[in-house]
Amino acid sequence: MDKRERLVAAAAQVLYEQGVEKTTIADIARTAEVPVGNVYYYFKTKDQLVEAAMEEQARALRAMTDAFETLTTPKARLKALLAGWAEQREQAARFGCPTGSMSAELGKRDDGLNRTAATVMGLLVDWVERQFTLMGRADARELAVSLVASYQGISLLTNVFADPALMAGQLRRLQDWIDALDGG
Amino acid sequence: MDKRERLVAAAAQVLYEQGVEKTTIADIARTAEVPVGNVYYYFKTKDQLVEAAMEEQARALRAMTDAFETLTTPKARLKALLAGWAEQREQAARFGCPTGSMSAELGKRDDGLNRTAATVMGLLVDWVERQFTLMGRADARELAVSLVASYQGISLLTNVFADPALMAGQLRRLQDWIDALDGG
DNA sequence: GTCTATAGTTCGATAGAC
DNA sequence: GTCTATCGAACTATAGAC
Repeated sequence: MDKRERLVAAAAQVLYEQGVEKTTIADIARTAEVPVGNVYYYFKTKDQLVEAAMEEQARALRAMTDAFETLTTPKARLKALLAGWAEQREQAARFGCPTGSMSAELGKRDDGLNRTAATVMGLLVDWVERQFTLMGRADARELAVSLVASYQGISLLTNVFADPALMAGQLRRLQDWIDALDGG
Repeated sequence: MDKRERLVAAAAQVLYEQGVEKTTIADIARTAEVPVGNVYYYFKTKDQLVEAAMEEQARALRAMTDAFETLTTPKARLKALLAGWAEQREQAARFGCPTGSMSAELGKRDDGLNRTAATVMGLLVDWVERQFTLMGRADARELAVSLVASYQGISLLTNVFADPALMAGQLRRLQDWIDALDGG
């Protein structure tokens, strides 16, 4: 892995775990095992590192949803998404949802980074909406927003109360909700 | 309003609007119209100002739920809560939920401030749980976590997509959900 | 109690040797 | 391309006059 990749991976990890504003260039450089001054050869500003970290999240998100495409029904794909989130509940208890917690900080800005956060979050909502559409639901967009919002909210509560069982319990409710829905 | 109160009010506003880490003591002092150095007569550290801001949120939250106590049924009280959130949708589109967005930052810390965030969020969940219990629901805690998580998640999405209509639409869904529940 | 001035630190970013 | 050294700005916090 070359230095640029190491920097992006370190940025994605540390910005998520510590928060965007709290994290310094030196934190990222240390994690990537790259000398501090060398960072600026690859990224002109800290904001460019934040943007690269969000794009890394977008890639990870696409990789996950792509893997679900092998499943035959949209209902099975949605349930696989929930199962994946359940597996990350320990991490959520410590740091929240990667996309959600970074978006919470970036959403307050009015530079380009809030747009980047909206794009990544939009990828998730759009994919979920597509599954509901395939299920023949006319209210697919509303259902998708509801599902993603529920996950984001329970990620926040799981983090604030530092209790992974909270995530597990609420995801079971969402599984039941999906099961009870009409359509494929 | 004396200087201490002005500082707490300014802290609650600016820390919410800009985020905890991004906000400086000077930002708070300027908003409170108090000279920078004078802040430290009332608060020894920035963290103490953050804690005071969270306690101010707790007071506001208690004032709101106390006002709902005049309503005769728990169902009416929950619907009043949702209606209050709907009125704040423009603010949510700009900065998210006050308690939620500050808790998202504080949840990653391991000093006492994450406990403070958990306490404030706990006040809300506990009050909602009490309403569901009065409705005779055995799963009152789960329902309360679900409702608060939905609100927190939709606050995040409303902020990220800068779209107050998102909040309005999802709160309508929650109103319908409450209406359809068994019990008072 | 109030305020100015500034100490002491840390940060983002750059210059320039290699 | 890589790295050290460091600049200038911004921050938290304190010292001390009034």
